[in-house]
Amino acid sequence: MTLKKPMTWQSIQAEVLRRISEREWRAGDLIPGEVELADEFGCARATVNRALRQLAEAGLLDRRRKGGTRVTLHPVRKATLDIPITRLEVEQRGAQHSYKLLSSEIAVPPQDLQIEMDLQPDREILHLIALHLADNQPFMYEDRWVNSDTIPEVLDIDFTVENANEWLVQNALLTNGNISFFAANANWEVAEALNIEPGSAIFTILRKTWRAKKSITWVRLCYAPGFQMDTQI
Amino acid sequence: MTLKKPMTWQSIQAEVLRRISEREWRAGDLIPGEVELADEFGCARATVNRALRQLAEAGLLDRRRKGGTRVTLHPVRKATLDIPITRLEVEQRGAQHSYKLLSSEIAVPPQDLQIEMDLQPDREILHLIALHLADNQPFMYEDRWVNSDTIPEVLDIDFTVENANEWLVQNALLTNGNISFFAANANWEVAEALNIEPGSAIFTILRKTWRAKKSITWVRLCYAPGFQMDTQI
DNA sequence: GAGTGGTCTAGACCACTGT
DNA sequence: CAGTGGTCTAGACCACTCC
Repeated sequence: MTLKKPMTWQSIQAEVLRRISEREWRAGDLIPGEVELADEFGCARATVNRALRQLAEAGLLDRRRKGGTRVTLHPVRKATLDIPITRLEVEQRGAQHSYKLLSSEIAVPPQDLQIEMDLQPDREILHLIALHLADNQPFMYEDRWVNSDTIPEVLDIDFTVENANEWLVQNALLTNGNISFFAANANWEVAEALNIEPGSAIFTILRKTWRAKKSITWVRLCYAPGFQMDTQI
Repeated sequence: MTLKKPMTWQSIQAEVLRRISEREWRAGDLIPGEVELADEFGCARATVNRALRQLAEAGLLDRRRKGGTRVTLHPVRKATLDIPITRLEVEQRGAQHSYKLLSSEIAVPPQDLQIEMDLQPDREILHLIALHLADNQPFMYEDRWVNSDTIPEVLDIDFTVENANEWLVQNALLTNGNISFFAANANWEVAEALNIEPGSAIFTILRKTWRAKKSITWVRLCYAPGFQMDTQI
C-alpha cells in the first residue's frame, strides 16, 4: 500500500530549501517548472506556486515568466522590523511610558524640508518637539513637522496631552514612507533633553510619510544611549 | 448590459484599505467574513483570502478562525530591510569595494559569546577582524567569530583573499538569525581602523546566525560615520 | 510564437476557537 | 459544536518574455 503524505505548501517549501542548502540546486541554477514539481510532489500547481512565490519574496529565488525559476545568485536577506508606536515600544520593555511636549509652534520649516515635504514656499506648518520617557527616564527625543495641509484636524489637537506619534498612527493612515537609520553624536539640544553628555552616540531614525503623494509628517527620533533595535531574519 | 470588471486580489486589497482609511471600518471593528466579501465583490473566496491574508501579514488586520477578521487596533508598521553582502552594499553606492584582513586567529571567545554560540567550554574557534573599503576609504570594520564546528570547511579558506561575509552567504545557508542595531561611540581600536576620532558615533550591527540550532557566526559590523541604512514602508 | 509563472474559480475538507 | 479562516484541487485563462 502507499502512504498518502499530506502535501502542504510548507512541506514543499522545506524540501526546496533542503535542495538549495544541500547544493542539489546551486546558486544560479534553473529549477524545474511548477508543473513538473507539482507532478513530482503529487499536488496541485497552485500549492507549488504558493511555496515558491514566498521563497521568491524572501529573496531566495528569482522567478520570471517564460524564463523559469532560478536560485538567487546573491541571496539578499530580508529582515522585517516592526515599527511600533513609541508607547508600546516602551511598555514592551517593561517600563511605564510618559510623554512631555517641549515645544509647539507654527512655523516655516527649513528649505530642504520644504522641498522634501513638497510644501508651497514659506508655508507655515506645525512643528512639535517632545520627549518620551520610560519610568521617568528620558527615552527618546522627537522632533516633528506635521503637514497641516494634508491633515488639517491636527491643528485642533492639544498635543500637551495627546502624543503626536500615537495620534497620527491612529488618525492619519499612511500609504507609504521611508525610513533611515544612522548614528549621530548628540548635539547640545538633544543632550540636554535626554540628560546625557553632548557627543554621546545617538541612534537616530528619520522617517517621512505620505498618503497618496501628499506628505503627512517628517520626524527625527533620537534614542537615549543604550537603546537597540532588534529583529529576526 | 453589465460591465464585467476584472477583480484582482490587488483591487480588493485597495478597496479594503480605502474602507479602513476612510473609517468605514474602524480600528477594532469586525469586518465581514470572506464568503460575504467574495459575494459582494463577485469573486471567489480564495481571491478575498489572498487580499486579506497579505494585509494581515502587513499588520493591518487581525485574523482568527471562528473569531473573524478585525482591523488592528495599534497597527504595527513593518518595514522590510535588505541585508545585502557588503561588497554589493558598497557597489550600490557607486563605489569600488575592497577588503583587507586585519587579523585571523584560532581562539577561545569571551564567556558570554561561548554561551550565545552554544560552544563547548574553552572550545577554540575562528576569529577574524577585517576592514571593508569603498574607493579606498574605510567603510566598515568587521569583527567576526565563526563556529568551525558547524562549518568545518571554513578552516581551509584563505580569508586574506576571500571575504568572510561573502563566503559565508554563499556557503553556509542559514535558517535563522537575529540582528540588533544600535549606536556606539568609537573605541580606540575601531577609530584607528576606520581612521576617525575616537568617540565618533558609530552605527553598529550585531548579527548572530544559526542553521538548525547550530550557531554559524557572530559578527559585529561598525560602519564609518556618514553611513545610513534606508528602507521603505 | 510558445512556454513559463501569475492569477482566478468553484468546490471541498480541515483546524482552530469562541460561545 | 458550529462558524470562521487556512489550505488544497483541478482546471482555466492571461501576461510577460525569451527565442
